[in-house]
Amino acid sequence: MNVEETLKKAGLRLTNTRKAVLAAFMESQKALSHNDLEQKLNNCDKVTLYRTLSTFLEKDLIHKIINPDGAALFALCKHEPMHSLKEHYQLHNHAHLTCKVCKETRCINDFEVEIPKYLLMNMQIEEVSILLQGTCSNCIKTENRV
Amino acid sequence: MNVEETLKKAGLRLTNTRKAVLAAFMESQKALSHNDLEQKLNNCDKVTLYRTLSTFLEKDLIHKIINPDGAALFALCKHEPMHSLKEHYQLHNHAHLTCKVCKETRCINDFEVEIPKYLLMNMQIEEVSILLQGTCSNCIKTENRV
DNA sequence: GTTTATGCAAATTCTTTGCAATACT
DNA sequence: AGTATTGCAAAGAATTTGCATAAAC
Repeated sequence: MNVEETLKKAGLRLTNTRKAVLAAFMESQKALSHNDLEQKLNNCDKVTLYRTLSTFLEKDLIHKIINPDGAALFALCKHEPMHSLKEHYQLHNHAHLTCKVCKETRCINDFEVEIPKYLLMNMQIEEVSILLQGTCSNCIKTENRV
Repeated sequence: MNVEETLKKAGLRLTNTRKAVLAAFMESQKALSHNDLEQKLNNCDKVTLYRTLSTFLEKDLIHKIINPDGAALFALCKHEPMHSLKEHYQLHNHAHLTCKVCKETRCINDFEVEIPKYLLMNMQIEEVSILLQGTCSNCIKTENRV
């Protein structure tokens, strides 16, 4: 699905900023910060960008990832069905990896977390967010080459 | 170990603010924000509090938890030994639960995350942070009672 | 033509820095 | 006495709000 179709489907007007921001996400393999976007789309107003991001969050076009340092990153939603904990005792959610070498954060799909049974008996868990830190496959290859 | 012993062991001078902040953490079951602390210790300077927290982080007395909304929380370190991924293919780390009802965040010790083997072959994972959101045991009990 | 989004200025909030006065050992 | 910490003021960064202009439908 392309940029314009996606915006229409979300019930949003097709403005230049929205088209540019959505395109940036579609082209990017990594999660983008407000700052990353500001640089990609030069001449874009900071405030408009804040508002665009919050609109996209509302419409569920993107999701927000909070880095271990507290910075906000954004990436496209893949709309994988979210399995209910009660049914599976296992949460099928996606995690993110922040690479300490290249500093990029990417979504890792299909990461399953098993919740210990005794926890489930005590509390009701609705969401799990997992943030991995380490070295991504690209950087491991590059380091070996040097 | 009490407040004064802990501070001395960390090589820190015993000042009023440090004693009060450390005591607040020792008395609290939940993770505290900068704001929570400011209210607990009234008449405490904001800046001193920032510096105290960052000193405690350096000395590994407390750890920092980033909430799903990006806010920073702090809690005492329990100093559990951290198992290496390479040895176990399983990361023994502690997670945090933020309760949507009472808004409190607590440490959950002994939460094990199993990392899928194919991920371990591609990337080197050094740290895992897990944030659960849901309803804590206290609030489940309270809701049933009403 | 009506509604919605943008862009600028300004306000707010969060955090850091500099430095003289104070407290700790 | 000598060094580290505090408290204030002020700077800097990140985010939000208000409102008139401009763009989308």
